[in-house]
Amino acid sequence: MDLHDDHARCKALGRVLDRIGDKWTVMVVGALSKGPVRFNALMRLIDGVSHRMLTLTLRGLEQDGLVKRTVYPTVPPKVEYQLTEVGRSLIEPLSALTLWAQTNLPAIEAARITNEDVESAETI
Amino acid sequence: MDLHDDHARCKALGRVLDRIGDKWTVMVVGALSKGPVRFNALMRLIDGVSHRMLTLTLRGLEQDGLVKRTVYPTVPPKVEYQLTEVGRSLIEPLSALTLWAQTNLPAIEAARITNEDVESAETI
DNA sequence: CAGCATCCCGGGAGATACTG
DNA sequence: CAGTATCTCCCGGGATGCTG
Repeated sequence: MDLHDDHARCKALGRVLDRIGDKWTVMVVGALSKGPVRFNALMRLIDGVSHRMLTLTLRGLEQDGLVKRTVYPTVPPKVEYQLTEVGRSLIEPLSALTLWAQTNLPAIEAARITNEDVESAETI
Repeated sequence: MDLHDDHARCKALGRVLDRIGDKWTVMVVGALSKGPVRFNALMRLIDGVSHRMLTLTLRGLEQDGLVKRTVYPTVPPKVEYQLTEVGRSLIEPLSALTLWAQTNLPAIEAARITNEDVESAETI
């Protein structure tokens, strides 16, 4: 397939990356890929996320119909998050990217460091 | 495949999204997927990108070894950009995501609008 | 336990103008 | 044609503290 071929394709991809390209969204999707998870459990699962950002990320995903929020009116309150059908369907393409990431990240980070060195050597 | 399974996978994916999740990178990769393209041609291909941001994006991709920069010492100068082997390998997983985007974007944007409406209705 | 409101900072990104 | 430099604005996102 050819990304350049169809401009509409790039646009669609752009929109999706605007959506999932933020700092936490994919982590949340990953954490929910097993099944429903409660709010605080998510916080523990996703290393480094703040209370606030987890809330915002979940709200966004919920609004876009990728995540379903279920409230159990108990005391204390219990809220579960789970992927919707659409949300689950995202796992597969994301997995392809993850595989690529695992394969190529070492080369990329090596290149980055090498070129940084070249750069600073030039500036001397 | 299961994203949650392996924490390292999520990390790798996170790094990659930090890299390609910005506003212009995927557009550039898409525009270069056909073959070498000159700087100004890229600007015309990628709608809305500024001179500056295109430069920065290309520098980033070059530094990470995803793009190769070739200068022809002519007058006026001619500079071509092309994907490296690693860069080209990114097209495939990106295509999977693009396909997903085309398929699911309508549903997502519909859900977004619906939920916006619900939201504002609740605030009345 | 879950979630919202407020404050605040750094960096992403546009506009513009200058150079080889 | 290709690239750099500066100035500026805006908002993503962290910290913190309050409610039901």
